[in-house]
Amino acid sequence: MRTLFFGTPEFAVPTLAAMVESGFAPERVITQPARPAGRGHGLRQPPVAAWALEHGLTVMQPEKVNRRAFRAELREVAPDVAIVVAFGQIFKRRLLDLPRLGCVNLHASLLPQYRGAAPIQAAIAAGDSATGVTTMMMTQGLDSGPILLQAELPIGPQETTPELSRRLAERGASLMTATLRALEGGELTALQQNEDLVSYAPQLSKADGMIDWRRTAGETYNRLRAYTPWPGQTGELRGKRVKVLWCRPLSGASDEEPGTLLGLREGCLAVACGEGTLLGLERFQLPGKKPVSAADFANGARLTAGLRFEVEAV
RNA sequence: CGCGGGGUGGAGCAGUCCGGUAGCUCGUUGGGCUCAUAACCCAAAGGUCGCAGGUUCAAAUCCUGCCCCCGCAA
Repeated sequence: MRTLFFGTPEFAVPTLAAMVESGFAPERVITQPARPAGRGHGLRQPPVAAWALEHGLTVMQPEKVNRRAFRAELREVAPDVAIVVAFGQIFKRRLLDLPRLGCVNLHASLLPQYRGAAPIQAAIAAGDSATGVTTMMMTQGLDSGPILLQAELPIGPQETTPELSRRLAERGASLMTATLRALEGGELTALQQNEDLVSYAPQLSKADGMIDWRRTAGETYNRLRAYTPWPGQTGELRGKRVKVLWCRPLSGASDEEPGTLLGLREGCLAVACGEGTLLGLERFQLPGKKPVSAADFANGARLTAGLRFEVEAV
């Protein structure tokens, strides 16, 4: 089978690697152009480009994938199927129809749940105990195509997005090779998504990183796990930003206003949250500073009785 | 030459604008208290204020150069 591979970030690399190992090495690897990244400013190749180049694959990095000239180049390859994993651009109809069998996408959720850009974060933030990966035929809608194969994966109670993402990427890679084999053998049935069960996981924004202490400790804890490392969870104390790098719900209850600091307990700075719950902040980072423990933060911050975080950081 | 923040006893910070004997919380050491628990009281040790140069009677603080750390920029 002649394949194309579209992908960009770390999440897409295992699938590309699995394709190469299992005899579906793509004729072309298409990935986003190198962008400025890192401290100084230099251009940095996306992970897929770096991996593909190291392994001698032919890489294309078009600015826009829907352009006629680019399609013409692809058509010369006469692909049977295009595999798309976290590529970062929307495919228009003409591109979708270009490969003989169409385009297959790997999505990091159990569709039709969590269509969209941030399915992994959405599952953790919602406190789900399981999620999964799905392969599907791409259509014009956002992650709305018929489902080919799915695999479920449990979410650990303390698992964060980078950890879960790694596991889903690995599981997704094997699911994709299985999908390709089945597709090759013509033994695959595409199943329409149940529209009644659809939910969306929109692109995250900075606003998602702001702590609202009226939420329960569990909710903020789930959001922190989900939004690590970006946008994280940041509170506001005396007009200054305080990023919480790690926390955990504490047992016990409190009548205090949400956001009130209740002192050090079990190595954490306890804070009153919604519905009387308690959250223990374990690790902090102030702007321009290194990460510090709760005890170190408390020492430097000159905490006083009754001090509280702004209920809603801005 | 992408933007910005920071380097002050062992830890986390204040002081820097407006130069004038280095301060806070914690830790450490010694002593006291005995249950005030974010435990308390008394005392002590511990710092070339990132490095180099400059201005000045006097520099953590002002000027110049350099090193290291951190965050943001599709």
